[in-house]
Amino acid sequence: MEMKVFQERAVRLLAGLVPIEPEQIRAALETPPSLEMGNFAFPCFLLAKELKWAPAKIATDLAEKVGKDPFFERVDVRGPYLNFFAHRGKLAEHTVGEILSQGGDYGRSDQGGGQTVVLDYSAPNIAKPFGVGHLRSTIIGNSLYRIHAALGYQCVGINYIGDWGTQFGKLIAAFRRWGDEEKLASDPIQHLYELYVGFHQEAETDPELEEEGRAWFKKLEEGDPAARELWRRFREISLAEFRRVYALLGMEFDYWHGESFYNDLLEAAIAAVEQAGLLERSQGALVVSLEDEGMPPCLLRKQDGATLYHTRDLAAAIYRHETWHFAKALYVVGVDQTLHFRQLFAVLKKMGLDWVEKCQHVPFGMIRYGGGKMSTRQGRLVFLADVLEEATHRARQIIAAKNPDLENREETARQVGVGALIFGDLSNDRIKDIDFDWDQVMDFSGETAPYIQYAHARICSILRKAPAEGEADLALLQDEYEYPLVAALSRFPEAIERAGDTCKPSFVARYLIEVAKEFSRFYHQCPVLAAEPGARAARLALVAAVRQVLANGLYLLGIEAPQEM
RNA sequence: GUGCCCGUAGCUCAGCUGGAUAGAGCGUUUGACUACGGAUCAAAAGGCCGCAGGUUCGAAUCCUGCCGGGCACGCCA
Repeated sequence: MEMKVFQERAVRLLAGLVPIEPEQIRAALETPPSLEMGNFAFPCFLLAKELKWAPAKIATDLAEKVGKDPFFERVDVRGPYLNFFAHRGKLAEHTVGEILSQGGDYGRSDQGGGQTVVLDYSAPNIAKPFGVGHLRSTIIGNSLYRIHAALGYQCVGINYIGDWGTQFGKLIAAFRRWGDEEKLASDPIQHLYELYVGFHQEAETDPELEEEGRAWFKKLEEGDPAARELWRRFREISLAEFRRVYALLGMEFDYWHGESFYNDLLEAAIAAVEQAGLLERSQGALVVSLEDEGMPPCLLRKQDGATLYHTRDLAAAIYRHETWHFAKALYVVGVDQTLHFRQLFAVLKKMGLDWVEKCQHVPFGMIRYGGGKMSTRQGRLVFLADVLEEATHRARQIIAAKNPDLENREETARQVGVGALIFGDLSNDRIKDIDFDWDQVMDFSGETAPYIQYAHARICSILRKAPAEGEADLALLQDEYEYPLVAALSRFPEAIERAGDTCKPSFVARYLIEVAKEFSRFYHQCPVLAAEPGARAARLALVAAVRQVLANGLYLLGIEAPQEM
């Protein structure tokens, strides 16, 4: 919170001079478009009405009254703004000193106070291949997990695997018709994929097939041994593949509670809805009417008695609350399911469960491909495993060309390739749709993870050549390349806080680009190892601090920071 | 049809919850050190912020209406 120290100082200085509360002053402080206009500014428009003075005049007046303060080099007036310039030497000492002493903890806070956040993310569907669509939920959720943990929350990460539902009835029906044991053994994922696509193709001309699928799911729910056995096998096969993909991504979960995990809780959940007097029979199905909320009803039991997605989500929400008493429950799920969650939360609210206020859908845009939505059924999708392999391959090629003697080449290629992929997703607002584009995924220059990783690796290279120095005078870090870098480093905690408050990792991603960019400018202009002794020691400390922030930040995104690449 | 989301440089996107001259990257053009990694750096060109109203001292940002695109809308998840 380095910059905050200076902001608090400014709030205190202003508090006695203006007719508004310190809280309002704090909220009014803003960051100018350029560092040349100060580290932060107080706009005087707010006071114009009350004081009946022109904003610019108020600013001039305040500047005089504030006078000199050891925390600030100066306080300038620029039009209606009062611009605060932190004392450069002090800021450098505080910021760099704190980063180096806190290390991996720099940026952390105790905002969460140990409260629990439950995150539901990834949730690949076992009946389908792991496509790049699920990648979004996985990497956004993973990053939000780490960001909340850094903010002092106790996090619970749940992979709500799609391992139950009518789709399994369909898969079973398809396997019984066209299944091939040999193929299932040799290339299981491909075979399941073919069965899934084949089923939906056939179903278009053969309506009985849908009926057959539903019937098999009903049997599955009733515990039919044959159905259960096939389901178990399909599930095992898919989970093995998922585990392989997660290992490549470097991601883990606290719980693998798939939809089937909540099977035993479904009846109790439906009973609770009934007890609340909400359950109605409609066209043979059991529903909760949400007409008063302007939404279609929430279906909890089909005509044939089988349960639905909503039923399982309802049971899961109740279970999670009873188990963890969360302060927040985040559902990192695509924007196409917005209505689903609005309905789910509305039902929970009608049941009088006021903790529903702590539940939040964290939506993200769709990935489209070839001019349309990615669709498993139509066979228009990109396999995640292929994308991971291609990105790694690209990194491998670049390494071969630029750094052929590198040890750990394969591991580094994976870190860089996967990092590029993750960053490409996290660097933009999650709500935006993404057009999947191979060229874009394979671009490792400009605002990308490799750009940040490269800055990190260069610093590591410098530090390897310079054994630990003694005390450095950090206050020396004031020139036109050093200082903007220091100022950028001081804003790391704010970036994390904003990312957490909005559930948008993109704020951390954007921030890291800024730091890496400032570093690259500095690196190009300022010698470190060849600098004269005083500057050398200070710059070594500075780049070590930059390295730390880049590493901490990349970690929050789920991206690794190799020492060489 | 109804509801929600998106629309900013040729392309992909930022824009700090209403503030200062609208910023990056890619692509294009031109340049860069016998220092520490050229996956880099510097510079140029490129804009009725979809359109029209409104609120405000002040709007890319908030409100309304259009236009364009996306998503969703009872027995899938």
